[in-house]
Amino acid sequence: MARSGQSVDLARLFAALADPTRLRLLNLMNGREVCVCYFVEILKQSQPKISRHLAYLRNAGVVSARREGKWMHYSIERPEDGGAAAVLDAALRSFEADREMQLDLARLDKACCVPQRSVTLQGAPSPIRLEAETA
Amino acid sequence: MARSGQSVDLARLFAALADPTRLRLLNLMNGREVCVCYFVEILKQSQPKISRHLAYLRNAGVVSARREGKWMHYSIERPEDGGAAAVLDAALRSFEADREMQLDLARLDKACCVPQRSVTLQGAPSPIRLEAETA
DNA sequence: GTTTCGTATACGCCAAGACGAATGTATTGA
DNA sequence: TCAATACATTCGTCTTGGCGTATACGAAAC
Repeated sequence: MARSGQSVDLARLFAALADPTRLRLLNLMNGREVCVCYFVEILKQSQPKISRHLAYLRNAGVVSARREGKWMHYSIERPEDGGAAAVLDAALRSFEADREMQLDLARLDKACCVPQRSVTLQGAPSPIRLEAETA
Repeated sequence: MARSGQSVDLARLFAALADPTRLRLLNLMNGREVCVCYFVEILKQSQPKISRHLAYLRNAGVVSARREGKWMHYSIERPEDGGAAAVLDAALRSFEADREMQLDLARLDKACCVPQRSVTLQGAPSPIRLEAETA
C-alpha cells in the first residue's frame, strides 16, 4: 500500500481533520465504537449536522460504520498507510491535552454509565471499548 | 499557549495541510530555509499559485518569511502548541516514505548545488540548512 | 399494514478556497 | 530615472463544503 505519490491521499486525510466538529467526533471514537445518538447528545449539535460530518469521515476512509438494529455505530478506521496512521495518532494524542476534548469524554462516560440516562438515550446501546488500538 | 479549547486551532493547522501543493512546499522547507524561486522551479507551478499557497501557510502560522534583497526565504515555523507540533512532525516524517516528496528534495539539491544553475535560478541564494530542527 | 424511532440524504443558501490571468509592489541595476 | 527582477496581490470564476430545514429511508413496534 502507500502508492508512490501519496501527497493527495494525505491531503484528503488532513481535509477530513480540518473541522472542529469532526475532531470532536474522532476524539469520542478514540478506542471505542460509539452510537450516533451519543454524538448528538454530547456535542449538542443537530442530528443532520452530526450525520453529515460522519458521512464525510466515512467517505474519507477515516471511520467505518456498523448497523445494529436501528442504531449505527461508528469507529475509527486505522489507515493502512503508515504515515497517515502516524498523523492520525498524533492528532488523537493531542486531544489528551485539550480540556474541551476531555470534557466531551467525561460527558460520554457519564451519559452511558449512569442508571438513568437522558430521555433521548433510553435504550441506546452503550459505547464499546475496542482492543488492539495501537496495532 | 495551548488554550483550553484548541480544536479550532488544530483544525486550522489541518486545513493548512489539506492541499498537495502546500504539503510539497513544507517538504522542501523541512530543515531548510528556501527561496521562492526554487519552489517555482522544482514544483513547476505558476509563481502566483506558489505565492498564494505560501501566503496561506503564513496566515496559518505554519511558516515564516524573511526578505533578503529581492529574494524571499521561507521556513517552517514550529507551533508553540505541543499537539500541533507533533502533528506537523508526523506529517513531515511521513514524507520520508513518499517517493514524490523525495524526488522533490533530490531536485532541490540538484538545483542549488550544480555549478550551472537553470536560467531562472542564476544568482538565487541557495537554501540554508537550519539547526535545532527537533527542538 | 401503519406508526415510531434512529439515522441518512436532498435542497437551497452562503462562505471559503483554488486557479489562471492580470496587475501591483519592492528592490536592484543601468 | 527608468527598466528589470522577484514576488505579492487582485479579479473573476468555479468547486467544495458547512449549515438549517425538510424529507427519505431502514428497522423495529404496534
